[in-house]
Amino acid sequence: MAGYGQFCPIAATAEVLTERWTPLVIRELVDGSRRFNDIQRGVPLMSSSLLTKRLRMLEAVGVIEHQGNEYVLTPAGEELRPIVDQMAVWGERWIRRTIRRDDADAAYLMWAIRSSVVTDAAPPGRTTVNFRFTATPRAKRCWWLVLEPPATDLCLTDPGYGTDLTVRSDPVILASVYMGDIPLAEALRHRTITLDGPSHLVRGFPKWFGLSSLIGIRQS
Amino acid sequence: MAGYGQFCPIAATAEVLTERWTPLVIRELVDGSRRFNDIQRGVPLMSSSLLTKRLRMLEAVGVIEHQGNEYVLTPAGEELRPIVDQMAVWGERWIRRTIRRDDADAAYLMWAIRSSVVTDAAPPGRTTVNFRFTATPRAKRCWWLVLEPPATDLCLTDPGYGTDLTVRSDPVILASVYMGDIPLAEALRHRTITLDGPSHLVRGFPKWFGLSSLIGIRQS
DNA sequence: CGGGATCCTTGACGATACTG
DNA sequence: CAGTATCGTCAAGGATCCCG
Repeated sequence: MAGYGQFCPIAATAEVLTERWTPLVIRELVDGSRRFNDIQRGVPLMSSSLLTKRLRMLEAVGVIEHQGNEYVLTPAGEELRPIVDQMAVWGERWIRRTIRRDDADAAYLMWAIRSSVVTDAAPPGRTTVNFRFTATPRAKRCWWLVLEPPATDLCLTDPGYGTDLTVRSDPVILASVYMGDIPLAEALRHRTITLDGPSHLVRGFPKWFGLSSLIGIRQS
Repeated sequence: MAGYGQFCPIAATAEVLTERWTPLVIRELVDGSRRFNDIQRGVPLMSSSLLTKRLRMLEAVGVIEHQGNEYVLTPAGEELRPIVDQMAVWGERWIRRTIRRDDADAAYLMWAIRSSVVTDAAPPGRTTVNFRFTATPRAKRCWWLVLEPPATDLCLTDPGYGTDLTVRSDPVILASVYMGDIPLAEALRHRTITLDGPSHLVRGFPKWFGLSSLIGIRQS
């Protein structure tokens, strides 16, 4: 790629920050992921070899440190947080459009949902929730979210506990709800999201299903 | 390039902002350039076809508007300023290293110098300053800066007014002075920058030769 | 789990020339 | 001045497989 030939610090930052996927990797680190696989679950469409390469690069420029099996932000990395935050604000205010099918990768959606579960509001004991997506490649169609407060686990294969609650939806719809573009109650009423299971679990779903923390940033 | 498959607003911003050269084009717009050639003088190593492409893209996503021969930031574009500013801060604090030869393109350096001239402190009347760089490709070795307060003009060919003052330096040295890494007085003392001309113009040089406005950002 | 190695494609980019 | 057109390259990154 080569550099920009400029001594300007904006160019220097751009050389670090604007390679493909890098801002999203930083987002994951800023959000607290430290393990390789956790980071990758936040960028499921990124190949592992490329993620490795980016992590090495970020280490080389001093944004992260690699200790054992963990990647931790250095002070320099921590100070990228304002930039990522500003990017979130700007995207939310100016780019956010109706979510397109291309932007609703089910793997990322499920990982985001998993990260936002309100464990305090989850049913006591263990609850296995099966998500089934329409209009989605077979490999990403069916997910299990295992709530066992305070833990939350996400699997692509049946964990074998049986299913307590089934959620069916188009990933575009569920993502729209997650991002606050469609009220959950409305989607349930229109049955674009359907819940199957005991009524106390159906009623409890909206309580623990957390929305994106970026909602509400728009009005600044 | 294709997108990231994510509905996250950070990803949306990244799709706009992290293509090659884009942050620097935004910088030029934020700094006030509106004409194609002015913008390009701030990114001299970018081909005009690519600049056109980027401007079209920025127009398409609503960051700029194209009116006649001018490109102006929309409100959305104006709000990119905090991001660019943060990038400058971060680069200045964490990446800034000794300026390398690869980062000292003479065309960008001269354009930056031109933009920072303190016209109030320039000599009255017209002063033609000839910059001559060592260790630089022939085509970028020799520049003329015409001070005629309040205007400042930069040429690659002799404007034909005769030369009042000649500045000789390595572009790496001059860039280091511009960025505040080397005091100008020191460079003059060591004769890594030399000035030839009437003594009142030699003495006046440090007055109108402005340094980067990004200096001082580091201590925050 | 945390990668490394390889292959292969494609489209982004650079270079150059030309136009109204 | 403000681009357009064409062409060639080359390397980024996607895909796949493998390994300790």
